[in-house]
Amino acid sequence: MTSFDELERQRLEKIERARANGVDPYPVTFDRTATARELHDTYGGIEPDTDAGARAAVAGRLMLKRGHGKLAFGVLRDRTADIQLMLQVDVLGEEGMSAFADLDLGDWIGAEGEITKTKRGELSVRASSLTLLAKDIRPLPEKWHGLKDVELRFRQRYLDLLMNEDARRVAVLRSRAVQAIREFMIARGFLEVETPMLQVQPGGALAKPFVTHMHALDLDLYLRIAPELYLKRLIVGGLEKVFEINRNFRNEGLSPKYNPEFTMLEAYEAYGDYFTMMDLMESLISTAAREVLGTTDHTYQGRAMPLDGPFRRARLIDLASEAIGETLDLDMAADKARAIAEAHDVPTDPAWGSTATTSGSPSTSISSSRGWRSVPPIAS
RNA sequence: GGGCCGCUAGCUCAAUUGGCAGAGCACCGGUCUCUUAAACCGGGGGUUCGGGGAUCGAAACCCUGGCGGCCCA
Repeated sequence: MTSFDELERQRLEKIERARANGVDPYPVTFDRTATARELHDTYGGIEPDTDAGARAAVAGRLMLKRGHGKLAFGVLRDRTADIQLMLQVDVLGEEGMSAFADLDLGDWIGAEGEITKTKRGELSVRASSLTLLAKDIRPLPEKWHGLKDVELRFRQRYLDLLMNEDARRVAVLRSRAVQAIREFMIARGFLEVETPMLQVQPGGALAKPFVTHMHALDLDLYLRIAPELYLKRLIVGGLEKVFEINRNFRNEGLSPKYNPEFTMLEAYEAYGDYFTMMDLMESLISTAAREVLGTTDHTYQGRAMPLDGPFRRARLIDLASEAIGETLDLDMAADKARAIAEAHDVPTDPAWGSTATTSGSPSTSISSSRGWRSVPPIAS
């Protein structure tokens, strides 16, 4: 229960002591020969209380320490997994043991030694040498309860990542999902492009934009709320099939569930219609799921949500009709629609329905409207 | 924007009716050659979110400001 200042002072003193002893507490390089995952994959099967007959140099953050005097254990965490370190005075020497005892949880260290499995069956590296790679100054969150405070987890994402397994899992899955989507689009002949984020007029969506200023032109510019208008110009320019995976900025507030800067995929394809896009999306989702998860079986909030197609295709108005058990119609009287909305606690705007706006919307359902996809030739 | 809840040691959390601010982890000192959140003995460490008020006495009650969480919109 030492105060933060005290904890920090102790660790800064350790750094000074290391330097006084000729040890660089922040060396630049370390020759790692294996990751924790590689060791588990290669040597996980050896018998307890035996050596693998091979050596390894591992590097990572020290997450746990368990000292027993002339024997000690540590848990090293790298990007791939955790691996136990075994420290024996017979192997590491008195000086090495006290150097290990002097380490703090959170320090980055390297360890080199024989790969072995303990009597209790834990694959370990029996360290012949230890190297301090980066001294940690700030104490880690509690080792068992971890970091729970949502604000701290989101504002100091590095703490979330290093303490919480699930945070690491999500970070990796997100990266792989974006990669899978990108590869899918490219494989289907789409050209990946990047279009302006600084725009004179933010368009392509309805949202409050962020404003910034360009000194060279003494001009206020907006961070884009969508790439749509520029992507369409590329279609005009003849690129035919383009997509962009990138940030958009919407100045609508902030919460752990709403990021004002978010990544979006947007794609355009000449000579296609929204059925083309439905087909594309159906294929993209199932392909990316198989690529990232290895399956299209998926459960979301306790409900099975299979990610393989074909997905049901429906108009929004038909889904709304189903939900309330009453047939809605785009041509229905505004008063009637308003009454239905209010009966279901759906807020309405007095301006809605004030002018006759219904233009010939397709009354056929989506599943039966493939017919008007064919365009008659102007000459044959 | 609305409702509810919260803010106490680096982290996770206690504190009966308003009555000496505590525990575990972490850290420091010590014992320990097979641990798995190791265990055991000892130790230091606090602007109880800020400001104001009522009270002999406030982490707690009242007012006010700030920050956050959950739900709703």
